[in-house]
Amino acid sequence: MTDPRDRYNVRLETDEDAQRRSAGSVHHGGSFKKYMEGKNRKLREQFATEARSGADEVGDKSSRTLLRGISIHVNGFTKPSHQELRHLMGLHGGRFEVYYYRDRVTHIICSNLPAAKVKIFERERNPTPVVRPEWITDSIAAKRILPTEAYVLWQLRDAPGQPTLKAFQASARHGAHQHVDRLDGKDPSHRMEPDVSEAMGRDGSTRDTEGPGNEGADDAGMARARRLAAAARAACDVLRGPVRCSRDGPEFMDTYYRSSRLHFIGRWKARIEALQASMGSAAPAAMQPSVPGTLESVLLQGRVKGAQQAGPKERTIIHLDMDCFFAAVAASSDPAFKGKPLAVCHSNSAKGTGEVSSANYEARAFGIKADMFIADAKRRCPDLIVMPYEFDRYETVSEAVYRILLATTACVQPISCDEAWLDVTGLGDPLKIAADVRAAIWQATGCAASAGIGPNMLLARLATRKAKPNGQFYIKGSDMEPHLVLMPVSDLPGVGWSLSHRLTDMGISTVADLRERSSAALQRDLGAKTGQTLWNFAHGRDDRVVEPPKQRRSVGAECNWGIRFRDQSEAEEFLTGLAGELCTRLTSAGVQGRTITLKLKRRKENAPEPPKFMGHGICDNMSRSVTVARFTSSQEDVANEGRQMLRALHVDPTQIRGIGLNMTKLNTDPTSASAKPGTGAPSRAAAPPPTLFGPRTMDNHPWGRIIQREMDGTFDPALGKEAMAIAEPAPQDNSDHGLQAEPDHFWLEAPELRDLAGTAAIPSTPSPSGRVAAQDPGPPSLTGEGISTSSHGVNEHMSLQVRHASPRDNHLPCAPVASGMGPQNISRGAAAEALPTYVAQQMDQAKGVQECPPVSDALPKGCTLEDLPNRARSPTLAQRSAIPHSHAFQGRRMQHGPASKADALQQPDLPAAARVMRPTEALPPVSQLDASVLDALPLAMKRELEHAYGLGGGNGQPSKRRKGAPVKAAQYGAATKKQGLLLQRSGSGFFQRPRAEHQLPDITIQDGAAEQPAGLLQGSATDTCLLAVPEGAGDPEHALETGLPGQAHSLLGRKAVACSGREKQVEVWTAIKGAITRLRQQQVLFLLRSMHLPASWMPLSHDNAQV
DNA sequence: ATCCTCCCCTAC
DNA sequence: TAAGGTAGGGGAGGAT
Ligand SMILES: Nc1ccn([C@H]2C[C@H](O)[C@@H](COP(=O)(O)OP(=O)(O)OP(=O)(O)O)O2)c(=O)n1
Ligand SMILES: [Mg+2]
Ligand SMILES: [Mg+2]
Repeated sequence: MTDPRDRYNVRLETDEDAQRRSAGSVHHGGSFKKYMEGKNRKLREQFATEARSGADEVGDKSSRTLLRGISIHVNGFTKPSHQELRHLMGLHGGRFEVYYYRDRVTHIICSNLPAAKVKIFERERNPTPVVRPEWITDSIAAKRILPTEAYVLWQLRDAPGQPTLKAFQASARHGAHQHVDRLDGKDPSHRMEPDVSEAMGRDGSTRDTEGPGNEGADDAGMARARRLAAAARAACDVLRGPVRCSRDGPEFMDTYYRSSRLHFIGRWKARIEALQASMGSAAPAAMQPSVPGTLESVLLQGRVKGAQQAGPKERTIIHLDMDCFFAAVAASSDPAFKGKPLAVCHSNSAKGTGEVSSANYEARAFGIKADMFIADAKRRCPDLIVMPYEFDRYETVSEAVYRILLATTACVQPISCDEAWLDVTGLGDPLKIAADVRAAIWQATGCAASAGIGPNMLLARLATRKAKPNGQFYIKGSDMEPHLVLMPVSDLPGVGWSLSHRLTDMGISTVADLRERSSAALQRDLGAKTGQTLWNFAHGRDDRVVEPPKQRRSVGAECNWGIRFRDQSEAEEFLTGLAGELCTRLTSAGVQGRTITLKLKRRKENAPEPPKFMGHGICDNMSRSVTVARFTSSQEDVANEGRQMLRALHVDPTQIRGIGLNMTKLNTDPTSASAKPGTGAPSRAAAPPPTLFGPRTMDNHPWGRIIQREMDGTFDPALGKEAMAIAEPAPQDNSDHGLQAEPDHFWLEAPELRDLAGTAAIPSTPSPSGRVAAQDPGPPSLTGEGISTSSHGVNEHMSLQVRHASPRDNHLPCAPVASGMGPQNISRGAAAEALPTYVAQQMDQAKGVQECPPVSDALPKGCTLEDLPNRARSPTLAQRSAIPHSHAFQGRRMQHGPASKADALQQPDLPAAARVMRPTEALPPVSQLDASVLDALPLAMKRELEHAYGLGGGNGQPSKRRKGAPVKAAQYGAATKKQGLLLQRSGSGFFQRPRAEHQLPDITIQDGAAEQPAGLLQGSATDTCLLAVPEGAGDPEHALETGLPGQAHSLLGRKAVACSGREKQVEVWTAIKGAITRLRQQQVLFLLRSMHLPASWMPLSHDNAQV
């Protein structure tokens, strides 16, 4: 206990997960138990049959009874495999139990046991011996049952109750490497890493390359590797039950979490961080530093303070990350895997939609990446070896890695199971430290680690990318420039899909581009923090410090796979189970909390069945939270609150595709106790109606109504124009009158409507249960739809809330609940005069299509409005009956902003293409616009279009800006986050980071178009493609749609370019693999042209070099 | 100003 | 078949 490192002897796994994975420990409900009994009986019968038929192989009769009385359960990945061991047991009269039952199993066979499981076995009063599989094979070879002592798993050698062996001392020093011996059958000392110090380049980089492998083409090697992989997968299959989705019963959740890789890595982080945090705070002063100090003392006295107070002391940071971690662990189990493309995935099917978790570098050469469907992976590399997950071994390796890191310095900040920061300032040559650490890791685990070194965390992180695979790289502060400048922004940490596209839209694609902007400009456009961080990173600066993780501030559990409910009761049942799961986690973390958040995924209306098996598909996300009066970690509390929120949302249970519970305001945070609910944004009850997915039709296109009205002749473009003209002066002071740019809705003061509005103050009062609940605002005072009750008290007058379809909810007939944004007032102003008529029309229309029942009808029996959580109450009438907005009306809005300044702010750094938008140009009729084309446009252009038509998600216009106050461009930036009517960047919209459901199949590039079946596209992903339609294939445009079944909506544009005879060539643009926003200049140009937009909107033709 | 809620985004 | 979790950062905007 004197060495602080001992405190890192942590259990890297939660008890829950260890138990989950330890089959015998899992508690099962009645129905599952029955199933298990039946299944066990079947397995035993099958086993007996196999044993009988295999008996011929064993000539010696005594051999056939050699293992009589011995009953093994095999845990985890072993060599020989489960199946082989099972076979051997059958041949020699032993028993093989697929599931672990203490009273039936005499020996647990295991090659490797993670710490948490060790703990479980240690806790058993009369533990079942845990021995390595060699005990079986050696016993058979010796034709007698050998003593188990020499085969006890090294982790358990000192455990009470396990067989002990004096002679074990001799091998004890090998103990730590024993599992490594097994990994490749070699003495670990033979596993020499190339001498990194000699391989170092001028810049300190090294790249350890394997000798030219003779594998790959090696058929025998490949055959063996495939066999091993098959055996490993089969070992897992044996344990698989028929439980696959929420309908299959309560055991689904356990099965799911036990198998989920993301759950594994997510929980690993929480666990190690919690342990570290507790160590950090509980460290007695007596813990004296070894080298260079306890983590706490280093952090408290040294670097943390130093970094903040003592000025810019030169630091040396190492970022270390295992190479293709899961894949490397898999490959380390046998030398046959070396040099062969390998991936870790549940599925091995050529059509499978299982996701690749990790692919080794050989596989990456084929373009295989994490998150890819296995079908994609196998198509790219038919010879891919697929290995199953081995979570226990990841634990073990991870633990070994962390031990090595902590032997180097206590100043280790965990990032994940395969990755950590080290502050090695003042510890000597960092290159040598990194090399030593990597060599030690290799030696101990048989897995390669790469290391990046730098003067701060950023540069160390970036260096790791250069170091991989199996190398190290030092980026010194003095020579960071060349590495940094040419880097795409997306390589910067924190810049993911969304931000990188926003940046691209701003004309920023490299770090060099980023450097051309001032910090202020970036902050203005991206938000204060994001902008500053990005600027810092672009200049190689990063003042983050290596430190132990802070206390966890939330604990959650969610499940977005396999969720299919038949009815509300099933949903609530599952939610209760989830509450149990959450509370187990809370309890094991020793915390309670006050705020419970329910998260739901609801299938988007029209969303197709997801391509991913049991996946959630394209969804609307929503969440509601309650803050309760006291801290809790009880399942009952959580389940109750969760259920009420679920009911308040009155979501069709059959449409639920994901569900989660989260606890915040934990009692570990002193501020939680005093936190009051009821302040802050008003909460909402009912969920917005589903938004639409799929090709736009007149009915479901956000502009459909307008288009329809145009056709009906009820849309008066002049109104829009006139409104614009009126608004042209763009008064700076629009906080009080005039039209507000407002994301979700407008308030209109209209005297003739004023009387219609009601109001209700809604005081928060504690409910008997201690929950802070809200009173029912009371029955609506009006039958008129679209009249909101409101507690909005800014203005003395009543207001009519006029809403346009929320960007997030761009359906037409029943406009949504406002999404987090309260009402704004607009009033007076010239436009108001023109409005009532129009508004009235809209109201009529709204009445006509009103479909939402009163919320009280939707409440379950016995559930009163008072029961609704978190001031969540009956949606206001307005919420249920929002009035569709007038686009003409809004046409003014966008023109209304600060005339030039805001324009500049709105379009601060956009490419010229996006900037050009002249209000004087006539807009083409909306009906001429092709929604699918619009959807394909770069964000900036889309934004412009939305502005031009007065649509969109509140882009660019601060709603409550005081006269003269600077417009915070972050608010403009935020526009990109809110879904415009066309702009569905986020919220599971099309412009979300494309996942499987957004992707098109690869298009084969082939010559000989005429021979291709109809609908086969030719060309590269983002180029125009030629579609050759053979005779009899019908209309090519139709063929395009049908040629890509279910994917037609991904077609961005198309145009017939040639017709000859029966053959028609069509240019098409397709969205493939996330290339949507990476359209080439020419394509964008063409898209714009095809939309019949004003010429000035297409400056790209004048400046093709721009993008 | 600061807190609160409801998101979205990112990383592993 | 297949197991698309988890936690924190951060922004917008309303309430206080
Ligand atoms: N989308 C992801 C990302 C990661 N992981 C798991 C598998 C990885 O092996 C492990 C570590 O993640 P890394 O990002 O470090 O990826 P790898 O270690 O596999 O590869 P690299 O060599 O790039 O670090 O986490 C996963 O299951 N799914
Ligand atoms: Mg890694
Ligand atoms: Mg990693």
